[in-house]
Amino acid sequence: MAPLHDSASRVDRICLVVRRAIIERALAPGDKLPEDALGERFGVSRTIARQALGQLAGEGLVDLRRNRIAVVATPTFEEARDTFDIRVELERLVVRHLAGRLSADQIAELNTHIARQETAATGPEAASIRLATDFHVLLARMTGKPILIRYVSEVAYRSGLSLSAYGRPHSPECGVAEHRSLVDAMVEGDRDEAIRLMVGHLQSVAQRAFLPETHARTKSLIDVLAPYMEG
Amino acid sequence: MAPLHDSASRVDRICLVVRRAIIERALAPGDKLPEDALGERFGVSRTIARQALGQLAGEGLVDLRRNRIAVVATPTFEEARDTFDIRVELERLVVRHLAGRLSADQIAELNTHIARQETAATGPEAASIRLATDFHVLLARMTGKPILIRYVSEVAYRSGLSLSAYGRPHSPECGVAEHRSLVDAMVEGDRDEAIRLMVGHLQSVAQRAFLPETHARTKSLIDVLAPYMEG
DNA sequence: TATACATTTATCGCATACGATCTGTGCAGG
DNA sequence: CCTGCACAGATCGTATGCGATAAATGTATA
Repeated sequence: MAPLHDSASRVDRICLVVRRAIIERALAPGDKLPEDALGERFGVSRTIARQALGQLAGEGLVDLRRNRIAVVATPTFEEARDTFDIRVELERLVVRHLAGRLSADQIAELNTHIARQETAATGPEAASIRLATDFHVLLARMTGKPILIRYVSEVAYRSGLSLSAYGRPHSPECGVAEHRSLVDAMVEGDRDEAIRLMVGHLQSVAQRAFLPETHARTKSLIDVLAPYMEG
Repeated sequence: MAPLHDSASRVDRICLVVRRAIIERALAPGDKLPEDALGERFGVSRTIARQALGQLAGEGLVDLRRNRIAVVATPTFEEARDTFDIRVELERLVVRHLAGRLSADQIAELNTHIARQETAATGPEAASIRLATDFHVLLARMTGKPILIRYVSEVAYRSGLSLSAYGRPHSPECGVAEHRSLVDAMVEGDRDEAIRLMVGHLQSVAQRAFLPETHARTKSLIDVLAPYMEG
């Protein structure tokens, strides 16, 4: 009787929550994720927490080192750049497949999402960031291609983590306007233009985040504290 | 003192072996992988075997269904096609990055690999298939980009699985000749030509495998046995 | 003979327990 | 006062056990 395990096992629930916490920047790179604490927090044993951490590590969101507490991954600057390179190619595939083939329902769903994004733009930062990421995942889902969905989601989350490490405070990054014009182009069936917009969109996100030398969290604690040590 | 766990934990060792068995077609799609059996085979407990299966499932090589024995994944025909589409884009990135930048050591390593492949072409099928896949993984590794390496490896193994499901018996698929001319173009620094060769190579592999309607292993046991039941 | 049902057996899901390893703190020595 | 070692606490790695679930087998009935 007791649904001891909701169909989508508890492992997935933990992964979901942690992933979301990471892209919303509630968890920052380097933050610790002890198995005991996680398990207790979710009312499960270490076994389950451990599995979740393993899965997240597979997605590159968590670093697992032997006999050490798991931590939120800290992508290197190069990894962040590479992730975006891959992301561009994958999302190009998404747009190539969707342009001119969106059903009425899908168009409606996209518009709804964008509307929510606009609303959230004035609200708390977390929701805004999450919706921006979800837009890309939503697009991927619409291809109906499981493998593409998985990879796009993964690089999207990884990108969020990279932005958390190196990006600026999130000026409505992933501008809603760019999302809207992208959808418009896809609805029009202008495939080349849609691809161009998507690539441009992603590159501008990456550039806004990476070009200015905000190698912020790469610095060691000493470097961070240096400015305060002159008093 | 006893190195109870070789640095690369036993989980990884199991994954390695199973992956290899899959691309070498010693394990076919649908083959069962019970936790007990795996664990006993490797001298570890179910816990470890279970973790390995989880990881392999994450890579798409294994299907995991609740309370059911894990099985080698059976990609659908569409998934197989999609995998190749993604693979083309990823390996295009690899070539784009490597063309004209290969070190002498790397060139030597590639030539050595190709030589081994030529030798193996006359030997058992398994070794030939494995080396063909490893060539692509080797290229990816040379980029030094961890994320690219991971994704290329994954789609390469997945492709191997797809070929196992839908491909023909493996006429030196992934022709060694194509590998060699690809390396030549990269050494020459002719980036566009190298990319063209890689894309062509992958597409020809996919075509040789998928175009002819050899939906072989999709048939049920009954269908497979039908031809023998007329005696 | 074929179908539906009950029983058995194999296998998984998860928690727990014990041993191993690391991290940090206090104490002794330089 | 600083450095190095030793001990204690925290955390992880793995095996094992018990309950739950599904597949496999056998049996009764139409």
